[in-house]
Amino acid sequence: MNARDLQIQASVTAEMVIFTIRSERLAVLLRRRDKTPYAGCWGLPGGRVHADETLEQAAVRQLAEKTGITGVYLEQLYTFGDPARDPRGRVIAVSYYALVPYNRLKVQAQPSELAWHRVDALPPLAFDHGKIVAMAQERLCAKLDYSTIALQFMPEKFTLSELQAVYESILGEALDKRNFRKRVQALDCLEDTGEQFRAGKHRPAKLFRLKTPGRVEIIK
Amino acid sequence: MNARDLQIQASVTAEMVIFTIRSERLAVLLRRRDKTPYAGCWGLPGGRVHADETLEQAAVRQLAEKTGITGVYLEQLYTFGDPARDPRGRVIAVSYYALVPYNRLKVQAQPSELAWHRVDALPPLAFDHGKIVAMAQERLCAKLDYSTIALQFMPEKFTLSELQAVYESILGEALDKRNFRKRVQALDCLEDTGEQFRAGKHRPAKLFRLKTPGRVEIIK
DNA sequence: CCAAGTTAGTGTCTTTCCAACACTATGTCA
DNA sequence: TGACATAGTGTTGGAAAGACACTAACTTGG
Repeated sequence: MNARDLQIQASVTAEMVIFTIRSERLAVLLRRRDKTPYAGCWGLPGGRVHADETLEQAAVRQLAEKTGITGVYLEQLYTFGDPARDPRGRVIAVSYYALVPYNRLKVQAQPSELAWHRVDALPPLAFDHGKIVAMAQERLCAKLDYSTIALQFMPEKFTLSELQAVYESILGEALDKRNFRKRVQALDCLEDTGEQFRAGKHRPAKLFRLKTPGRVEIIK
Repeated sequence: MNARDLQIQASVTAEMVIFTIRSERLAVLLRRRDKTPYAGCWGLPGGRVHADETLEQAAVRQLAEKTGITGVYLEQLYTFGDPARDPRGRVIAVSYYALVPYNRLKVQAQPSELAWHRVDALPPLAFDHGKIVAMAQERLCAKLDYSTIALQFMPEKFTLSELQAVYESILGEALDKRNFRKRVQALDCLEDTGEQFRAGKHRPAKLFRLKTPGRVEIIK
């Protein structure tokens, strides 16, 4: 056996961990598999990388094809390449995670093989996808502390209470309202739209928007 | 053209960014290429992933084969897969970075195609290796702030002044001696060996060692 | 043997950042 | 118009971080 025999020609896939906030919970989009292996099991949306595209382009394409969503935050997470992770052969999974604003959930209207699942109550997942989701959640939590990544979950206009609810959903703990607002103001990322949001029988809230919508800043 | 034609069977390589501290400077190990493309050019050590090994095993093997170094800190960095990054075909580069204590530089005795280069004075590198090194350096700098990763550069026994010099090398700025020592003590990662280190005509310094040598803690 | 030179090692004070905490404002609805 | 619900706002105390200068211990040379 010469060295050549040991080298691999592998399939390369982009696997997408697509997060959003639904009903005040962090949720991830899963697809029910119709083919073996793991037929009937839930797994991450994803698919093979094409010959003429970059890894990031493949990720963007997967996101668009599977969900119709474009223009959202996307970041490479990690690459999984255990020889035994797919029984069909050597498959290198380059994982990405995406953050989808919670008013853009057109996905619900899609075929029923796609569904949102709360990350704190996931079914068993195909392949090593459980590990991938866990790592994505860890990364997301860590980034809350030192970046403005959470703003990528927000729709175009939103209230500060809504934003606080998003932070609380991801962190899984309640935050002090005044301290939260102080910190957010200090970021200098939001601007008052001048509009108000009326919900229920109480004082309406100011609506804010991002000064630079796509931008994620590193803070502290 | 059907979908099959668009799918790739790619080569997968592990590319190693191997850092150390030499002469108070952050340095990276490069290999001079003898084959086309980029013959004669400096590039990262690395090579193809074998069929029966995980990505991490491939990285560990590359490190051992190229440098003889084992048992050092190693972490996956990022995966580069631009279709044009290698003129010979589609090559997916899974990059890792490693931290080598600065007394373990047996590498110098190795064939001359391997050499340490200061990261602040790199030659032009083959492929996209310049981008890979830049990203590794960025990651390393970031981790200095919120982990004990810098301790992985230290030999078994070392003085606090040596440790401070390592931090200063990586950050590229001088630190206050008293504040530095205060912070290090607070980490509670070091223990006094009871031994002293005599260098030059001045007061000898205490030698410390890591309480848990391999461990990298997340702090703050 | 002692004076000069060199690095090791140590504490305080000030400033800044973070956490705890409660009330008023503005709307709806009965 | 009073009850109710969420929006919005400042102050204070404690902890952590940053600025800052001197003494300790050893070597070497006169």
